[in-house]
Amino acid sequence: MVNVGKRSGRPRAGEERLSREAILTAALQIVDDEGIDALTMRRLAATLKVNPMSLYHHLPNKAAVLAGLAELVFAGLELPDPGDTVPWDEQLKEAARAYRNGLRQHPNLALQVLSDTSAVSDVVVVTMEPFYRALDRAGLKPRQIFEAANTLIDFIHGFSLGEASVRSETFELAPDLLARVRALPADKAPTLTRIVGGLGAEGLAYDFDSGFESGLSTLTAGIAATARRR
Amino acid sequence: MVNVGKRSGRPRAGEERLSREAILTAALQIVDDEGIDALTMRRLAATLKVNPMSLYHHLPNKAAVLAGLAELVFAGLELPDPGDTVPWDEQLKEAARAYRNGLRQHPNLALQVLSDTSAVSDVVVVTMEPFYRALDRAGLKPRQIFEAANTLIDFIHGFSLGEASVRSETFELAPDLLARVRALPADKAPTLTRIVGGLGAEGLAYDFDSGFESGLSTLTAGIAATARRR
DNA sequence: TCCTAATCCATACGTTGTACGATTATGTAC
DNA sequence: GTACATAATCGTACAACGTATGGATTAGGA
Repeated sequence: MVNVGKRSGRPRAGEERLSREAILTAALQIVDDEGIDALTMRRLAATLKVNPMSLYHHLPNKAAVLAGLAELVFAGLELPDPGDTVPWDEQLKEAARAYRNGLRQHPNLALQVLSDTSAVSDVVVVTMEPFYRALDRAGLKPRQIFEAANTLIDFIHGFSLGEASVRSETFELAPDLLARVRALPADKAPTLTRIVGGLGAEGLAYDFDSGFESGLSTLTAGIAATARRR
Repeated sequence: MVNVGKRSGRPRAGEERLSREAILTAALQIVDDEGIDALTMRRLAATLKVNPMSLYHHLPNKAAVLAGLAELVFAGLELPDPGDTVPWDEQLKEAARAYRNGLRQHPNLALQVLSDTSAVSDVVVVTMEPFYRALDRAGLKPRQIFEAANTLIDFIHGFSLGEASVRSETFELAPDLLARVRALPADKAPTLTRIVGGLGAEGLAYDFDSGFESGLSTLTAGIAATARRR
């Protein structure tokens, strides 16, 4: 077919409209703005003003696009190391907070990031350095450092998953939980009923931030106990 | 069109080929055997020897099928309560182990289960009873019980997510991690390099079971510290 | 007996990922 | 310069997907 208006074929040098980076950046924009389901190859091509098939010269398929996005999120992580002037447990918490915050930047991608093992790259590995440094200062043995780091990261992943699955700042599940528990037959879960029921509405002013901090405190306390026991 | 051979129309009572349960059971089979991507409405209908559209009389759409599957997994959870004869921390660990094991029964569904908040039902709530009971025995205040339970469950979720993302029993990422860390420029992550490099091949004989136990110990130690401090 | 509603089926539509081939420019070898 | 392999883009096309619509059949309640 004859080429009318639009240019076709290979573009002149420096006029390439596409690149892996440009594609991934556009994809990230779409996902952040409209959710993961809005990301289709056609939609992506449209925002880049390009034919859908052109994308496949830079990325083999859609899975590669998603993996690339996960990689982008990790690359965007910045774990500021407060250095050895603060106690090790504060250093550890600071790294954990930064890691969580990085994951929160793109909530629509959380599921993808946390489950795509193919996104494990050098970036991810380097991300763990601050955790190891803090745990080393705590006086743990190498094996213990390895395990403690894994435990802490698993907690952050689980927490972030929950956080990403719920939309608002405050814990929507809590009121829901409260109502549900109160509706239960009393003998089905007596302790749960007593504890949660006794919390009251005010006690459930639970937000993600304080929940995360609580988890961090429990974990660092447990790690400190390990260090003491060595 | 004339009805040849096959029965059509409303079946006699008790002869229905379909039901919500039958559909979900078949769907679970497919997902367990061939993965979540193999589950399509057409495929599901085929295994039930039924027209695809018939499914929609029992479930409104595919999302409902997936949510139903998540529900099934939770319903299959059995958290045996060892009772108050064992120490509270062992009771807590036992509940956690059972919860993890339940999630492991259907690894292909892990992502769905852990991210589908709509699957939160009475079953899930009741599941938490053993956790609350153990934490209550530890002597925590209601609010502390609530937070400790959330932390523990977040850890299990994060752990299970990692476990489900990797296929084998042993931690495939570990050798991979080792190789990656060793290939790093020494100054990029000095502590990580020293610790992980110093672990050696034998030190990385890390399997999921011991990783999980290590996390449980750290968490119960941290919770015990909280209990002591109240 | 008639009516209603339940169950199932056939057809069809819009959307998706992407295979295939054509078109045009670039960079290299002669 | 000229020929040629390679790279980037576009146009067309296809199979598979979820599901909307509507009709056929028949059990069960009035």
